[in-house]
Amino acid sequence: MKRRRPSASVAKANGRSAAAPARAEKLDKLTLGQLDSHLGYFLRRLQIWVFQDFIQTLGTMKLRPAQYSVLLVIEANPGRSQAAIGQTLGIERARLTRLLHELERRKWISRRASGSDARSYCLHLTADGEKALVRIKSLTVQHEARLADHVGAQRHMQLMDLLRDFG
Amino acid sequence: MKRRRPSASVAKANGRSAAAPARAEKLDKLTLGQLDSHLGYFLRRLQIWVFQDFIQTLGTMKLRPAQYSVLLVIEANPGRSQAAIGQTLGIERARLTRLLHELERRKWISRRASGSDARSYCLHLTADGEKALVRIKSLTVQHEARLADHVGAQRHMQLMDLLRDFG
DNA sequence: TATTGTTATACTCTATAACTATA
DNA sequence: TATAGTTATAGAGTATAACAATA
Repeated sequence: MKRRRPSASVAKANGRSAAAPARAEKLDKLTLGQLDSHLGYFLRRLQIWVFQDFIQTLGTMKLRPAQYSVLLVIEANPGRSQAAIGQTLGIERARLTRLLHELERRKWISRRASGSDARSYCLHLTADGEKALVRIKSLTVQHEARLADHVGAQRHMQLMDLLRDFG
Repeated sequence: MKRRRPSASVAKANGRSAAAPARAEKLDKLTLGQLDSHLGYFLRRLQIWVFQDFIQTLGTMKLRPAQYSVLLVIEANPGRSQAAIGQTLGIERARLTRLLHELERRKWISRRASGSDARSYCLHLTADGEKALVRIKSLTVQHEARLADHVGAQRHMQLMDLLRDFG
């Protein structure tokens, strides 16, 4: 595979003084421009940090944030349907099916046929699932502590208060 | 394709009173359990709202949040390299290559060979790109206003103050 | 007709790795 | 050796649509 060069020809104006050393470019902090007027950008930036730390902290359990959220909601609402879980967490049906199959494969949840609606399943944690969740929670506590440390304990509290009221 | 039934057999215990009507299940709000002790979950929830509104608001321009952020950083830092842009926004090299090729295909940016380093390009907005950015910005202003309305003007301001200091 | 869950497809994003051209 | 950019692949997440079984 040949490296593709763009059609542009001029190789002169590079917008940097010839006196500046080349390696300065790497160290320079670029400005964000109008990006710093967007709350969404800052949310996104912190959220990426959170996911990366979560995935790293839960590395030994190989658990993704979405899987964790499903386990917690099943724990808090045993016996509910996939539709109810998905709606609560905003996870789309098709995606939830695959996610639950993975959790079932690992023997952490069970899916029993519902007595009242033959179309749906009742979701429960298994004994294995509850045991795993103990370990998982001890790791997520560490994660949350690192997050509080990252943003500062006070800011962590303020953000919790500000953000808790949305759904 | 046959619908696959799980091996579980018991169809009795569904954890819901037999007296309760079936459609109540859909209307019930499930509890989040310990999920409500995780700042990351609330960040994620609001961030999903932001992305969805952004993509919808920018629908006529077919512009994704990541593409928008790149346009703004190029505008604020004309002539810089892909490496510098990518590092500023935390976008990985390989991903940025494809993203920039798409922006170049739409004639919104130009990639000129650098005079000082033959390996790198200097990124600039084109005249078309600047024109498009005017329209784009008027849409993102609407988006930001909707976001402020969604979370409340005061909370919007507080969140901006709390989150702006991270990178 | 509508809903529950399944399968499939497509696109975005993230994470790697291998590669070229150059420093 | 290291860096800039390209290409490829794989997995996760998101958004659809079509389908079978049931309500």
